[in-house]
Amino acid sequence: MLKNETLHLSVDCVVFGYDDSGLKVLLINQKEANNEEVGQNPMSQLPGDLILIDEGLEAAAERVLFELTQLKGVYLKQFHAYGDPNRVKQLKDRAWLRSVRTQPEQRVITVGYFGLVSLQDHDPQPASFAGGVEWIDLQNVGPLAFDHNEILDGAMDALQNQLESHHISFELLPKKFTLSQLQSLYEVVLEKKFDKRNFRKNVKRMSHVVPLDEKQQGVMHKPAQLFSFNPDHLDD
Amino acid sequence: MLKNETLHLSVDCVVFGYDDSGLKVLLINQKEANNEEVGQNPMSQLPGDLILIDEGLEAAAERVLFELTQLKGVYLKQFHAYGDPNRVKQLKDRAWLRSVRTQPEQRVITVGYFGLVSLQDHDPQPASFAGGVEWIDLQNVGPLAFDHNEILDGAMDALQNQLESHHISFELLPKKFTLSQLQSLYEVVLEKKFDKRNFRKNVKRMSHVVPLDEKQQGVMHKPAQLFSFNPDHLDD
DNA sequence: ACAAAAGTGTTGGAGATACACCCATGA
DNA sequence: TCATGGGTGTATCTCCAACACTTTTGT
Repeated sequence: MLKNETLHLSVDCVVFGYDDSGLKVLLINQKEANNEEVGQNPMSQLPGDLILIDEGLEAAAERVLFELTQLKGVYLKQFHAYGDPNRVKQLKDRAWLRSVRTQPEQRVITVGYFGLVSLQDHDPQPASFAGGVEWIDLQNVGPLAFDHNEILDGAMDALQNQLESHHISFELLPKKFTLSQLQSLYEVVLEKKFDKRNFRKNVKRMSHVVPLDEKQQGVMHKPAQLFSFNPDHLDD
Repeated sequence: MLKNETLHLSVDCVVFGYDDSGLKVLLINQKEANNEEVGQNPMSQLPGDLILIDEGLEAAAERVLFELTQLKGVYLKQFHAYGDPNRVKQLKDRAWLRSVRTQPEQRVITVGYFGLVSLQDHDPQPASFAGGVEWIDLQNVGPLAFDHNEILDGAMDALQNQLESHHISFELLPKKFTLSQLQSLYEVVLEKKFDKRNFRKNVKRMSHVVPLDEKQQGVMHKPAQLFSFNPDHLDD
């Protein structure tokens, strides 16, 4: 087995998208191998790539995400670095690496970022120019390339840990949202149910969730009050 | 300014040590530059070094910590990666880098680990063979090399966030400890005071803190009941 | 006897939990 | 008028905060 004297660094983005149908993650298909030897069934992976020599980590995450998915202005946060020496040396990943990397045997350490977007405010089918880019329901995520399942799990943990404390739920919701949408988001992310009345009591205490002079329209039931996030008063 | 086409990866360890006199951090002095050009006043830095080409990140942290400080078996946990392209390019750090690195202009990304040790169970003056290795009171930490002050702050945040939820306080205490020691630790790390009776009520609910059939000896006051950490029952 | 830290209960208030019915809209 | 999700209040309980005195040891 060939061994090289340098190592490479990449970033991988675990972008969570949310809408009323649930929590999804943005995956790309390894189609780019127009080579003789593609893996038997084309695998999916997280959007990620090597960082440039003069580029900050967060800047790299933003650039890579944009290049691969056309997404821009996404909330991104670093959560963990993955450096197992064999993380890109599994058999299943060889073919694709050879087709896309100049030094496919190189060790790669990756820094994981998780991202949050509202699927109602962003294009739910991000420009699929670079090969299939898809929002996959979290439950339907199959085996991914490299250690990307592990990275996805790490991102999910980070999201769960920070959802309540870091005022990030609003990154996953449209600018105007109902309290039921907010509650569903909490239930989906934290994987537990909340009582409607108690949940609303808590929200009322958050001064950064402000009611608008506006209601839902075109729904087959009592229209809900709309709210939005006001980043100005974050007293609590 | 010279630019090179590869980048390097290092690990830096923020090892917190605790005893009854407070919380300390392990720093090493940049003496190794037996060169003509040492920085005016020799700077301190966190123990850290480049990782080897075939080495996992955690393994690297363990190795580097041992090589630089002789500490072994320390609880270590990754908390953040630092990758600003200029983080090792400040003027203050040039001389030392030139004296110790073959490619001093190389960009270095570092992965931060925090470590926890009890100063009563470990040698409080770790073998200072590699140049000054010192436990410095957290309040007395001055300007460090590179971005190590920022890394230290990040480690402190991580420690504060995980102290209560991750059962790690015991890494900072001797195997047998009193409830007053445990309380002081919480107060020092979280930077707030606790009520003695309420604190003890909470500890009684933690089934993994078990009383021993043993008391303090040789103290000038009522000897305290000793406790230890039982990792077996972690029901809560 | 004194100094020094260990040890121990109760009360009041705040926040969490549990729970069921009426309302506004579109079809 | 019916189906659908929106919206609301109260009682209980658990958890947290505040608070002061007695005990054991060494000197």
